[in-house]
Amino acid sequence: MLKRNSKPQLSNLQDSIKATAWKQIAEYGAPALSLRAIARELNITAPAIYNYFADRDALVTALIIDAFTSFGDSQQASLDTIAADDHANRVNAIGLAYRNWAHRYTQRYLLIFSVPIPGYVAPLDQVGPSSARSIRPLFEVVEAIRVAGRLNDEAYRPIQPAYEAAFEQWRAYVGPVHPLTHFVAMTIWSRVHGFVSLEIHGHFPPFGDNGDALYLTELHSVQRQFLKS
Amino acid sequence: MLKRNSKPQLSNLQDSIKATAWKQIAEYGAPALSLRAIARELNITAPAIYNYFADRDALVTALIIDAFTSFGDSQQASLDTIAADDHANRVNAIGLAYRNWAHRYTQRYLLIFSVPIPGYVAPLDQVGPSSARSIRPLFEVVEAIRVAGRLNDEAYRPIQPAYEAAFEQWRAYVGPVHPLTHFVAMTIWSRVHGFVSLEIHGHFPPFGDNGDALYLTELHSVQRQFLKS
DNA sequence: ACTGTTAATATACACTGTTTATTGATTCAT
DNA sequence: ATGAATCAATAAACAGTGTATATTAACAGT
Repeated sequence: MLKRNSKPQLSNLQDSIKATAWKQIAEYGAPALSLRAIARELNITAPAIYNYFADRDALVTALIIDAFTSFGDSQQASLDTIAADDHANRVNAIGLAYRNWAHRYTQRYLLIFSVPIPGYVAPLDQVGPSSARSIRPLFEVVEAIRVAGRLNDEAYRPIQPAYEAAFEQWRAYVGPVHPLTHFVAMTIWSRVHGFVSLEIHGHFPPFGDNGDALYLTELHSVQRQFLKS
Repeated sequence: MLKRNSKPQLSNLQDSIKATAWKQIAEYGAPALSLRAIARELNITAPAIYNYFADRDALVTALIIDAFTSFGDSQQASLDTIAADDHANRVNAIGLAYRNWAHRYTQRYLLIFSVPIPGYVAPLDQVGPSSARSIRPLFEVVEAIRVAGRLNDEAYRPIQPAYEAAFEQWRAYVGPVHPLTHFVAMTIWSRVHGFVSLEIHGHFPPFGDNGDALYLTELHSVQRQFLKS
């Protein structure tokens, strides 16, 4: 009468493993992740983990998928309070959310956008979907601008013919996207990522409290170039 | 009469260690670097390495400094054939050199711009100088544009007062730089790095042979925004 | 020729991911 | 209700890692 569920601690343990993995990652960084250390903290033997994850890489993959989900949720949520036709502020909001999430969950950010573990390469077939989903909000912001007829195609027009083909295969992951939208979204992502990546990795000076200002300047440059009135 | 130098194989071994380290990094990636594997390949015992490097992190630091040097050399060399007043082509050349170097020496790139080794954090006091030297060519390109009176300060003017202070402490590493130059150079670096970083980490579609075109478009956007005639 | 230095070794410790065989408890079918 | 089957967890072991210690061996300088 005490325990009724058939496998109560099974999925519990799976989640507990991931939870303590996140805990240790947050504390010591992703590459220091150790199955034995996780087991120790859970009062478990290390091989027991192999009942829930094929090997350490599989655990890392699961963590990466979780990180992408967390990232995608934060991207999506940033748009909730902005009017659908307030394109400039949507770009600002989703851009700021990118940087804020990276600073708040630095280790998740590094897990996704750095090389997290010795010899690990993310299996695209598993990580692809959650990865694609996480950048979809940005694509939708840009697509809405394009549909509203306010997307500047000046920069893309000259090279569009050559790149429609290159984007084609990528759409298997991101879904059907207009090439111009694809180009602009990629450019925005690239600029936003460049700033945040250099910042997170310590290649930029520490901006302190008003670190937003410089970043917002870059977001404004994006709007000046791609958002026509 | 055979050996005259006092410590002939000392620096030889130091270089050999780094050389085989690079060899293994190029083959298996930076995080798989193993002192024992290096020793094995050199027909040496692992502890012998400790005579040349305090520990594995010290070896990694040395490799990072070498990587920065290689990177800085490539940045500098890209400008050799471009006329000093051909500012547009200088931006193009140094930007393309950035991407080409990253593709040619991917592991060196990751060593610098990713989190290479479990628990490793680059000691700024050692890495700083070579790091600063490696981006100096970009700063000089931008500074030349500013001195020629062709640097557009529109984006920076509103936030300059707030950021002169933040840049101040950074100049201990990069040397004396005009704030506007600093801002524009950082922005260019950020954009260039964002593109290449996402590309190298596999978050961008593979662009194939004409991968330059999309990247050149981004370089042209930079010129349109910051290089006034 | 002796001494001091120092590079290299051998050995050992504590850690890692992973495999194997074994235990023990739970569930299912008869 | 009892026997069979399943499966999570363990114990033990293997191969690998970085690193500390003590020891050997070769060299340089006086």
